[in-house]
Amino acid sequence: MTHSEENYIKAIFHLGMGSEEVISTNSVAERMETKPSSVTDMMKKLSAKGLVHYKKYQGVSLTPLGVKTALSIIRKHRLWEVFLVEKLDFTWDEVHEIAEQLEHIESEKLIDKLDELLNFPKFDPHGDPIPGKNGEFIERDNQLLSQIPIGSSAICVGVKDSSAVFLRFLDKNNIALGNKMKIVEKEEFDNSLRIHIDQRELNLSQQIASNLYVKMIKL
Amino acid sequence: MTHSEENYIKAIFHLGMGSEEVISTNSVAERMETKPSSVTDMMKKLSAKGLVHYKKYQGVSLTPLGVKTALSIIRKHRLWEVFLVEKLDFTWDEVHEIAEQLEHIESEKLIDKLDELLNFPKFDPHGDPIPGKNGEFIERDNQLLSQIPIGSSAICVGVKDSSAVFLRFLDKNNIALGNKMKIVEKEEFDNSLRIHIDQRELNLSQQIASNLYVKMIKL
DNA sequence: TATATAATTTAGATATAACTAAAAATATGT
DNA sequence: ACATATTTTTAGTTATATCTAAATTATATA
Repeated sequence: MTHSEENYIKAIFHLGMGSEEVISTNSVAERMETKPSSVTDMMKKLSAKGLVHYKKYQGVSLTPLGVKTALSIIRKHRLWEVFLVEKLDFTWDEVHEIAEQLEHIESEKLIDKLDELLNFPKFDPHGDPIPGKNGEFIERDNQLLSQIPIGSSAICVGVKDSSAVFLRFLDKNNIALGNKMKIVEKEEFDNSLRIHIDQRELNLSQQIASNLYVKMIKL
Repeated sequence: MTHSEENYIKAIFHLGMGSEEVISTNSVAERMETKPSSVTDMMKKLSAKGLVHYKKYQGVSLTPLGVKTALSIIRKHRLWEVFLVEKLDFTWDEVHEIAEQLEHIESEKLIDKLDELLNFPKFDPHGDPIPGKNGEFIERDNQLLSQIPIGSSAICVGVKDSSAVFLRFLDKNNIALGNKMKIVEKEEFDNSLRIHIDQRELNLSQQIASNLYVKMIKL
């Protein structure tokens, strides 16, 4: 498989949220930052290889083989991210671009050994689950901070937006995965939240709150 | 730079033994396992980029920029090899192919951090010197076992042929880098050597002996 | 030195992965 | 239901990196 083919498979997987959902040509083009005509060409090729179901004008979906392929690429991407952070002291906002390159390295043994070196991590530095060797993976509690009732406590488990800008915003405000927080108040006017975190009070806009995954806890 | 361009630069560097020596189109083609016509095309491109000096029918040589580029790729290749052996328990005959892929990953920071993780190694698992960040590197004593006088002792410091077959032969015979050996006798008939290594006596053909780099030692 | 041989380059072709512009199919609104 | 808008595909083009076959240049030999 070429790098380009792998990137398309990954895009379709993410757009379909991991299922075998049907995806439009345009949405793939948008995500890949290419033109729809390029997507059409690639879909024909991937279809010939048995990785996607493709019917002219009807959109694409991954075949079971396509899903398996996507999971293998995502496994590699996320393990490399853990490696970069845990072993090479990269910060979570620096790892994506490098992992985009490393995920295409071909060697099953390399990935299994890396997994072992890292102690078989279940989540990457952004809290995203790492698929196992056979495609199995733990679903994260996908509750957003913005959906949690006022007064409750929660622990930060992931980010929905993993862009460097957002991650650096979180760093600046000392919000990291594993942090506990309590929702003190919700502002009616703009849906912003007042939260209590590490003995501080913090105001988070609705936009921030709807990009942070949390897990509710009882005190 | 594309992977292909990088591979050509590396080939020219190795054929010229690291200097700015002039290399023929055919020898590059042979090493790259491509046709001479493909080499000609690539030489034009590399020349346009200032990486090689190229005159039609006259052969190619690396420019100083080309040498710098080659050293950077070789640095990456060899550091990744050390990583695979030291951190992931690969054997020295397994690392080349994977390092061929990893050497094309683009990130200066990644390589510097890797260097640090590995404790700034000076040699790769085959005994080849690792160029530093600025291209400087320690020349290895390039004496072959076959060139050492009878009766002298030497320590094994590298391999000239680093093919998996040769490396596995060495493993089978418990010959590793760092091993001390004494040349007991040279057979006139076929130039094979009788050596003493770890309380054993071993016979090595001329072919083997001329692919092992050693450093003479006084006892 | 002329000629044969070997090395190298050119010209033209193929495959991948993109693109643009135009055509075709599908979806939408009144 | 029809016209319009949107989406998607097709056809034809470009750039990279390869190839084969033919032409050209260099070299080696008689």
